[in-house]
Amino acid sequence: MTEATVMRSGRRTSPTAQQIIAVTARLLGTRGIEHVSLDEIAVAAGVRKQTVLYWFGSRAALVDTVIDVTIDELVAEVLAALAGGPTDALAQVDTIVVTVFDAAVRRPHLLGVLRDLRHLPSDRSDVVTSRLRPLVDAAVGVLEHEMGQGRIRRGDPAVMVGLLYACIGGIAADPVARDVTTPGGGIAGLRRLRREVRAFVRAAVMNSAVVG
Amino acid sequence: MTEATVMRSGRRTSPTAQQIIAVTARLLGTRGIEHVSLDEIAVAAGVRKQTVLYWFGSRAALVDTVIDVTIDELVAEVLAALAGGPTDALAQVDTIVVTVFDAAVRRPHLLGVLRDLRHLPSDRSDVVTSRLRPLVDAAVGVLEHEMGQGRIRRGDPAVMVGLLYACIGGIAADPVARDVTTPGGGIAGLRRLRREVRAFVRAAVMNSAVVG
DNA sequence: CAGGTTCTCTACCAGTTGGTAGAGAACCTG
DNA sequence: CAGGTTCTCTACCAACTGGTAGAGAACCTG
Repeated sequence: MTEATVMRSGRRTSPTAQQIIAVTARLLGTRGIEHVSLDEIAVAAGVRKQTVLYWFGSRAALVDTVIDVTIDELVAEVLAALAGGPTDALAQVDTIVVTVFDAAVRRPHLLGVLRDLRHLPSDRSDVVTSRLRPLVDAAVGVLEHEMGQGRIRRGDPAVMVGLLYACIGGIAADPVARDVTTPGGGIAGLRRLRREVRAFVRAAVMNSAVVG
Repeated sequence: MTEATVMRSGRRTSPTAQQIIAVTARLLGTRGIEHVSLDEIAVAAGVRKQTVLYWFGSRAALVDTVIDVTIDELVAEVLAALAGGPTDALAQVDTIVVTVFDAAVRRPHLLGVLRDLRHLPSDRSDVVTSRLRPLVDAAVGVLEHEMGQGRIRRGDPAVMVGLLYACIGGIAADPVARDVTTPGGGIAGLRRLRREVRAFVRAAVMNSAVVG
């Protein structure tokens, strides 16, 4: 054995395999899971098609790996931000918004992969759900606790988490929603957009009363 | 000329062509725009592949037509609901939520086509935006007016419209979001989900003050 | 040096795709 | 009947897909 090591998941890996995964994640996330061929992946990774197949056996296996890795990356990022930030509920919701929003803007493939799962040939929704579980559980926990304290509007916390994901991911990664909202674009537009999303989400989950 | 007529758009059409469009819309919206072949479309429409090409010339042209028709259908439905409902702002927002949500659940292909545009080979985002324009303008108008009256939270109305679309479409049409929120499913689950979405959106756009 | 690991090379395969070609057959209308 | 419209039929095509086969070459390690 020279460079190859064994990942926690039990998969064999190597710098080359890691490079292939990274390149594939970017390609699949931006262009669509089913719109990138093995040859394209190989060229983009600076490697032959046979090398890709050598490491992953088949295109489907590579895609599965990329999905797993991508979701884990996103989950880890958000959990880290939550752990490092304030413990106040509204602030934590805000942390989630900002983290996911920035991830969607700076590394679009992260949410791109997630949003592409609806057309996955093999049904991997259960796997995806289970990998997202720690993040969902953490978010639900925060919401439930703060509902008890009266700071967060009462409701189904799981649905709220889903709506938060739909809001942030949709507005940041959906071309229809983005064209409607920010025809100009640019950094200034993104900052304004992020501010609007934070206000929207804050209002949506906050416990409040009508004015006027 | 026997059955063929000319549509407002200038396209020639016929019962067969209409049937092909309807069948294709359902297939593309549920299975993914790029995951359905001409042969499948032909079989599903009870027609030969050559007949499809006879009417639309190419697969791309058929897809373009289907996208246009689908968006127009959704826009018309929401505008009709708005026109027939109450004029109160919160009630109108609620009307939009219910109409889009029900459309997403009962005829998933409507939002499915819209959500699939991110991987369209040809860039038709400008066409899509222009077709959505009347609906967006109407919604923005309502929000702006009610912001002036103080009933709706102040903010960028266009972004609000985008967020509303992202929320409703995301939660109703995204498998990840739906799995997270309604593991069980079923009609009862859907009713509860719809109620939560209405409350979420209402809180998000309502002008309000913190309690407690 | 031996042997395993990693990767490239050339060549090939069967299946599927969108699209073409051209003839023929119903059918309606003028 | 003539002629256009609508649709089917058989047959074919080039391009691309994921995947296989097998040999060879670097490279490191024991």
